[in-house]
Amino acid sequence: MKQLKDTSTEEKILEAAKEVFMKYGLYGARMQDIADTAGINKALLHYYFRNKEKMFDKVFEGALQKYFTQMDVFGDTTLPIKERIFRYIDNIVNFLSEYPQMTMFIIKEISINPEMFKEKVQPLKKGRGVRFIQALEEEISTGKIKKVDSVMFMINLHSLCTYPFIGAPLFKHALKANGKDYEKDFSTEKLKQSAKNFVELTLGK
Amino acid sequence: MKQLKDTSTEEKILEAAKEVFMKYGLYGARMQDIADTAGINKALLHYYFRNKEKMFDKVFEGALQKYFTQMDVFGDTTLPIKERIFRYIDNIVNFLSEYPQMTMFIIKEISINPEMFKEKVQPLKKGRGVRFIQALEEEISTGKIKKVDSVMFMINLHSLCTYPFIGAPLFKHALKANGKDYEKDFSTEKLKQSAKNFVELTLGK
DNA sequence: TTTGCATTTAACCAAACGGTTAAACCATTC
DNA sequence: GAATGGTTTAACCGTTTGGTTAAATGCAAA
Repeated sequence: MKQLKDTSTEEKILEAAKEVFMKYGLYGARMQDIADTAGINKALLHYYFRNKEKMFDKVFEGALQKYFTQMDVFGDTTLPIKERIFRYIDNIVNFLSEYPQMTMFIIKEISINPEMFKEKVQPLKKGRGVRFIQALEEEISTGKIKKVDSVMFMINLHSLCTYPFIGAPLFKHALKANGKDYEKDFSTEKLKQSAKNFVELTLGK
Repeated sequence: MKQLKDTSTEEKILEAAKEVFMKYGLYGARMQDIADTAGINKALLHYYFRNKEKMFDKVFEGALQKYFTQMDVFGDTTLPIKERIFRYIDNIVNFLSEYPQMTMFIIKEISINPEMFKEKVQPLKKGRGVRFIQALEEEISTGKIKKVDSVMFMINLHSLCTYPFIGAPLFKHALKANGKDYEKDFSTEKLKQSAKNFVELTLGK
């Protein structure tokens, strides 16, 4: 019962901290706001996580871990390259639709404090995009797919899969002004199909 | 000499305010930080812009105006649709590469305070994307281009043009881990070509 | 030179901020 | 039921925050 209550409070705080830090960033977030969101006394924040910076680190490291773990799954080497990319698309679109704010959170914070990247990402990152680009260039050299700019292809594919979630607030209003509805006219399945179509058309043969 | 000095100070403040607000957002920005960046006394901020909120409003409204003015240029109706889209791509990629932080700034702040959108965007926005999607659907109905999902096409094209700048901090590190170099292997011209190629392949015929 | 007025500054203020503490609480153990 | 020890709280502290003020500065007209 003891341990259960402990982790419960600690996780309530962590959940609230995620929410507030993701919305306002390290400098914009207020400890009182986190406490209110968690529905607990402010002093408990310091009881479980000494101070604001340490609490932020926990949240940010958790986000990095989750993000780079998911975004680096470029599985089964025995599959044909297109099938690998298709599964990669399914995987990251599912992930990004579940955590639409995470990408911006990470980008914002590392652009404010670039040293964090070296400290926290380099260790856990054996190389995002490495397997993707390498695999692509190998397939190009064997002539199985069209000669494409591997860097631009990787950037374009990530753009297609990522920005629809980041830019949702803009798209929602732009579409409404157009008699369209983001919730109705956009879907993750349509997006997956678009992205796969892009791959097919670009790598084609 | 009087008027010249006035506007000079006021613009120094506005420039500094843009920089700091874009980096930290409304809540994360510090008035002292803005004053230091502008190289002037903190009290001058209140002399020229009564308080933080009013100063932020000026900066944010300026950003909105610039953004939606540029992103809504979908010019010459007499040109063929593909040529119109190509020019649109040139236009927004040039703009986004010049102000790479602006998109995120706008998205972040309107997702924190959605009412601002209605207050500040609706008035100056006769309908972003309206002309784009409408023109597209007209061309589809006449059979001049392939039958595509106009909403998804618009989202995908904006993703291709926008995210490479937003995600630059991520791409830089991902590419470095890969023996590539963002500054060398990515360029706005390559991006324009990619986007136009996407249009060609998607709308084809 | 002096007057008048916009601009700039240092000093200051109350409120909000992150953080601490001592006491209260509460479930478990003896 | 008394003692133990982890958990929670209200009250508090020093600093930073946005904002104000009165005095100083500088410049142009009289």
